[in-house]
Amino acid sequence: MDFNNQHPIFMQIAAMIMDSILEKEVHAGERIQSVRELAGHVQVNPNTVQRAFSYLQDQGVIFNQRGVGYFVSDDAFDKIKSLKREEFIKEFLPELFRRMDHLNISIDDLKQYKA
Amino acid sequence: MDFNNQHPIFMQIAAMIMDSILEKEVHAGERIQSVRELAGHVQVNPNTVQRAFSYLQDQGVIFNQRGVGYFVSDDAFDKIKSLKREEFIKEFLPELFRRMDHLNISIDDLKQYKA
Amino acid sequence: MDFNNQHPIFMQIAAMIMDSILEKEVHAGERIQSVRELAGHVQVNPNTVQRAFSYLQDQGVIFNQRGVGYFVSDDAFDKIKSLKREEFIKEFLPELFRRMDHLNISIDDLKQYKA
Amino acid sequence: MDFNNQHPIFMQIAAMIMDSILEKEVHAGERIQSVRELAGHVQVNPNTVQRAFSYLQDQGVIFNQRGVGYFVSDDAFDKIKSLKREEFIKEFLPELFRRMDHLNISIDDLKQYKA
DNA sequence: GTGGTCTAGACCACC
DNA sequence: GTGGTCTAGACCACA
Repeated sequence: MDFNNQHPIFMQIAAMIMDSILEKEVHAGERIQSVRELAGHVQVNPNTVQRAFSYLQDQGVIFNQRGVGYFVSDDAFDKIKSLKREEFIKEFLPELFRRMDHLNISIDDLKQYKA
Repeated sequence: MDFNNQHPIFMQIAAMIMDSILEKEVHAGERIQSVRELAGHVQVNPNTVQRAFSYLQDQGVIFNQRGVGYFVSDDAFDKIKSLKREEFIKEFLPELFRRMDHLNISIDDLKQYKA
Repeated sequence: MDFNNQHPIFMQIAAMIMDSILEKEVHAGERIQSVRELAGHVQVNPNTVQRAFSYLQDQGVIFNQRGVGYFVSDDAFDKIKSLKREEFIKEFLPELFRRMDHLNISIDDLKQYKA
Repeated sequence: MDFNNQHPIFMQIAAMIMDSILEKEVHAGERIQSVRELAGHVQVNPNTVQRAFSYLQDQGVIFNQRGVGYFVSDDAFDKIKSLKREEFIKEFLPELFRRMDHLNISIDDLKQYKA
């Protein structure tokens, strides 16, 4: 976790979980780590992990079975993709184009910075 | 000012001043509005403007003449440009490329979103 | 705290913290008192302590872990030493030599004043 | 004048005048520049020069003849010397030794910094 | 008039 | 609980 980051830690954790689903490390229907396990793993307050899970549940990426744990939704993969796509286009791109205008950078200019 | 914004108001004010310098509305060596004047204009507390000015002074964009006011630095223009460029390249671009990789979007694909 | 001092209170607090690091009362990586705790101890407004912490964070002496508190940087000790050394050599010494010249005092003459 | 200096401008002006007396550019009994002349000279608000003159008058370095101007006191030279000496020993030296202790610098070490 | 500092008290996101 | 920001209002040195 990056504690000196503009992104809240709980969102960093949510992103981490979504990435592990995209990378097929966990599959639809599988149980994910418990709040406490994950909290111990990433050295974070359990409340923070809980908040990440709640967020993912709200987004329909995971679901909760009381007393058992959290599981990956069947359509988690597509949900995540469309979530990321929407956020990228609606929130990230406008900011990108705004900044590029200010700095007189064209889209083709970006290629030189691409690692 | 956008009071319901993730960016703090004092940073919005700082950005506003930097923009007015980039737009050549105020030039190097010129005095800018006093803390109290600007606070009245943008309807915020003088302390908030003060904080924006202190930030800009730390960045070398403006300087203070005691009892007189704040003035635009001689190299303010370049300072601002390099400040913005650095932030863009070091903080914004890595995030951009990370997201594009996840979404399988190429740099050329961006052109279709450009207004 | 000395409230009738030419140095602002928030700088006195910053100096106090740096001294406690130099004196090894707190070590690298350790958490320091919270804003509110310290404010209570030294009988000042929390905002004033906050300002001291922000200054020290800008200088890289301490860092923040969100929702948890402030911690001493790994290289705080060296940072403080070099901060003080630089200030001494660049701002204090020239003034010293200027005054000594005016008063016809040599460096060796200083020894007689040393307690 | 150095407007970005910890020393107040009126004290810088007072020091300037005292220096010109020490350098024998003006002699005891001679009239010095008027407030307005000097203010124009150093590009400063006349109030600021006035304040420097008042300070010097308080210290007995100059005296005022109403409607005519300010004149250098007969014992200005000695007054200035002892003023500077006293300030140096009572205010400057303790600070010097305090800082040198913190930085583990000895009096002999100073010689290497002497231009 | 100017900026610089401080207090008191509030609200917020986050852990 | 933590720090971060903001307001309101005050006092100060300085120009």
